[in-house]
Amino acid sequence: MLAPLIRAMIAAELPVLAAHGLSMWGYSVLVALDRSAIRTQAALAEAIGADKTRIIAILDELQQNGLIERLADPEDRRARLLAITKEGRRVKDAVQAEIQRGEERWLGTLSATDRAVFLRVLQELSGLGSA
Amino acid sequence: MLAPLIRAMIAAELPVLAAHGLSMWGYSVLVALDRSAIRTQAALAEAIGADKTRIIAILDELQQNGLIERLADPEDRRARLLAITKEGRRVKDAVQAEIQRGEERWLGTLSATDRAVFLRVLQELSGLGSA
DNA sequence: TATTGTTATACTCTATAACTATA
DNA sequence: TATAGTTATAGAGTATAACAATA
Repeated sequence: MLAPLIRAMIAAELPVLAAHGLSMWGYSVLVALDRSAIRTQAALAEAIGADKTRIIAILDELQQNGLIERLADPEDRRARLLAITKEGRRVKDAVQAEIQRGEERWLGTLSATDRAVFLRVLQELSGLGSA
Repeated sequence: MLAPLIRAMIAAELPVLAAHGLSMWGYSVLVALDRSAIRTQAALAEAIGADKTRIIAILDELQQNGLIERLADPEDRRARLLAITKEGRRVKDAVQAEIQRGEERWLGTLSATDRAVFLRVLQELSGLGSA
């Protein structure tokens, strides 16, 4: 039942991401690093549900575009300290705002109470999923 | 926000489908054909959001397993009349019931009103997506 | 020897284009 | 010539395994 809805949402979001030069995974990384810096790439990969080999190219590109920092940890030079840059946060905020405006296309059709319940339930269920 | 939830749901459903020898697309086909028979493969593909080349292998397998019928239309021998078989319906019902039991793991945590609102909103939004 | 990040490889999924048969 | 279905091919996305650097 969710499938058509999800397809429609992804179809609406991809052009927004593309306009800012971001992939879906790149955006996920920025959102994760905006919450807090992360000490290893493997931890980041797990946080966004990717695997560690998959995020490398994504991090390469984000770093090259100046959206993230990736420093060798002086205490364990195998690890890479990952953090979002000011520019990265700017791009993330812009994209996030635009996506949320797009979501109004859907949520705007709901009554205030329906909307509140729906978003709350969604959040509860997401918590269960990862637990 | 939906991503982790969706991943968890798919992860829960795949083993059920596999246990019955079905792929996700195969299941989609059975659900679509259970609603009504369809006169061309292209129409079926569109109905489930696939493309016509992608469903061919799926139909081959479903037919081989006796879950669907695929007859050349006597009035236009280019077209294939598609229908679910009794066995196909049995498998589909079994899988559907099992998946719904699995969904209780999530929905069961909600209050009755939350649950009703959530499912209704989901259905409304899905309608918007395809419209 | 174990771990972090990386590269190389193979595998799956999907889309595009060419082909066959009917019309 | 146009359409339904099929096959062949190529591309993207993903996972697995081997590798280099560091501990």
